[in-house]
Amino acid sequence: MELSDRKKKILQIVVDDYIDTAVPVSSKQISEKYMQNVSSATIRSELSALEELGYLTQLHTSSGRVPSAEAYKLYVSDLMTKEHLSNKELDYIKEIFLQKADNIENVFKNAVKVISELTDYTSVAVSPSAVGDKLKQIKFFRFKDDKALVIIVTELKLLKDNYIDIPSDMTNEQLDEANAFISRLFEGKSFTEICEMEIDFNESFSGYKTIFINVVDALKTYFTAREDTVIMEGQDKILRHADYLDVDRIKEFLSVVTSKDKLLDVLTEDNKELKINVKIGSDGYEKLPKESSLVTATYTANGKKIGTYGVIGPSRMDYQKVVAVLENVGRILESILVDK
Amino acid sequence: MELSDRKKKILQIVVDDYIDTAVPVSSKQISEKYMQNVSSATIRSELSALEELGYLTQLHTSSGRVPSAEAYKLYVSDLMTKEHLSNKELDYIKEIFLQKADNIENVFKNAVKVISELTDYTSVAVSPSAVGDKLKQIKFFRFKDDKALVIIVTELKLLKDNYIDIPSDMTNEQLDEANAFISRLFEGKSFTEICEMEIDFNESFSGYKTIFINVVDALKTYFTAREDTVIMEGQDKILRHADYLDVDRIKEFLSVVTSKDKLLDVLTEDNKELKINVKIGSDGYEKLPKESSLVTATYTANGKKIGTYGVIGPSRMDYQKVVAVLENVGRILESILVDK
DNA sequence: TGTTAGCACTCTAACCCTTTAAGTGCTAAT
DNA sequence: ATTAGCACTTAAAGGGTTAGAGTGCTAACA
Repeated sequence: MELSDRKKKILQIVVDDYIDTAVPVSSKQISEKYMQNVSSATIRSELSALEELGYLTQLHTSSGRVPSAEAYKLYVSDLMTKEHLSNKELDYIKEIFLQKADNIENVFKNAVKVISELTDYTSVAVSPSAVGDKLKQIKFFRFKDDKALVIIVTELKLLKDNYIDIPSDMTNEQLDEANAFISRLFEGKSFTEICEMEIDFNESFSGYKTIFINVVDALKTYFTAREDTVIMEGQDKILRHADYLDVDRIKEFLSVVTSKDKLLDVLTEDNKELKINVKIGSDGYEKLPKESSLVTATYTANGKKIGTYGVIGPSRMDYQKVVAVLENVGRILESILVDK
Repeated sequence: MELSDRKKKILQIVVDDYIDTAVPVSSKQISEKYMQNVSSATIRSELSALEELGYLTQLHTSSGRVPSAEAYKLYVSDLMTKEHLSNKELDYIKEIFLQKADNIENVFKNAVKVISELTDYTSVAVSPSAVGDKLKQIKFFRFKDDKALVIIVTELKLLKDNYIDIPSDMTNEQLDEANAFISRLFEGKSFTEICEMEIDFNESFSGYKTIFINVVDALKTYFTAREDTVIMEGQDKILRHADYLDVDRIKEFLSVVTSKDKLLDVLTEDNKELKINVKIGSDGYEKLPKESSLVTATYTANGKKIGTYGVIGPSRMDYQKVVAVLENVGRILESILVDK
């Protein structure tokens, strides 16, 4: 059911005011501060209707109205006015992103830092499992008699190095040959494809079998590492916000935020391909802390999901600022990651 | 001034009981639970004396006694009985340390994990600035036409890799020559020595000047990186303890724990070469959160400080368990780091 | 001289009661 | 459809009382 314009306006006012003041919004407030041409009684009946529709709640019978999870979602997708960042903020973003970022992980580290600083909320990012990512280049460097460094570069410009054991009687030429052999086999393939490959080690290549297994092992640890894929900054920022006044709420929040698994769980959930996605922890949705929101954006390239990044904080969050920051960071990410 | 045996015993009882129950300890408690042969009145006068000496405080006139920072320090160094870990705990330690640990940083990561799990407190470790550490091996690998990978190995087995730009018209032979040249110059030297070196680029080596500068740059970022040298686990563990019931205390705690700089500040302070060091945040010592303790051990090799590791938590901490865990981990670290 | 029983004193925490102020829902008039 | 008016609800703040725990002090005792 579509809301009347006036209902929309009133809902927007309630959300705006509540985000700003953290105080439940009363009919009197609205009529005096924002809608002088209408009496508080009228507002009252509208509020009552909005409550009926599930957009507003009351803490107790004689308190003002507070937005529901539904209201916040509608607010972000429909109601709120878009904010523009100041030049100072834009400059700050550029400055941070100028810092060295060899690989995608560092790029996301910068993103997370910027987002957390500018929004004052905890910021998280996740590079999705690289399983579908394709191998672009693989190179061995002999390091000791029996150790070689394997450098892996993938299509998504992810990069990882790993040490493998090699037979110490192998000559450098043989190592190069093995490198060439494995490159031919693996390059352009995804990890799952590589795992499924049936290699026929004919006589001339049989010496590479050990090395081959070691390389596949290295790839395995790399591709399946869920670890280290969550990047975060500003866990303590949560405490700056009046919404987390009691210890249990902080406890709940930190237990989610400090657990990589729980975070990955929420962050990698289907994102409906929306540009900006809002999830709200409430009685219906238990994965997030209660009364907490996760606002994320997803970065895709060639139709592939590359990463998700965003902020987690109180539901009563400055969505205008958050969305503005995420959009700007998204634009910068685009320019960086496409160039490379 | 030396305490009488009975005072020591009473002080130990107070600390033990308070750590266990979190309730201020009364004279009646002591005489009934621990010293049936003495009346509460006698205990009362002893407590009074211990308070006079600065070991005990009262929250208000009609409350029992609570240990002071001084009392905790004395408790750890003198009073407490040593605890032994269970076989299960010892096995757990061994299990974790079997995990792959290429470099000292990963070893410390394992240490921190074990400590946090077994003690249930936040655990931190810091690898001290590598400035005095000496270069053992340096090796270049050409990666692209104009990029080389530089692998640095130091005496303390620290290891780092870094990409540097090289002239694209350089042949592989020239790169190897440059590698040999720079190795001869740098190996066995500390970073400060390297920085002070005046290199005479005579004709035959003049082509290596750019590469030389790039390598020194790489070393610089490596050696001076204060970043990433703090390792931590279990920030949220603090919330499991009854001592952090109000939001301001949590705020204070997290603001220290989430700030690398603040942590480094306390962790790298002079440690008096004690095996186990206890620092307590109280009115006199502001670097730590109030009523919080930092218990650390230092690992040294060849007389050099290699790393500090320990736990941070409430002053009312289970020191027996913490010290036992730290000592055991210390022993394991020894065996691992010496072997390598 | 050290120890103990007895007792007055202090302080907190819990409980209850009252008052105040804010905000709502409903009704009847416009 | 809107509004003024009013009864009703509720949280929050303040005040007063009581119960209980623990101390410090004193005087008696071994």
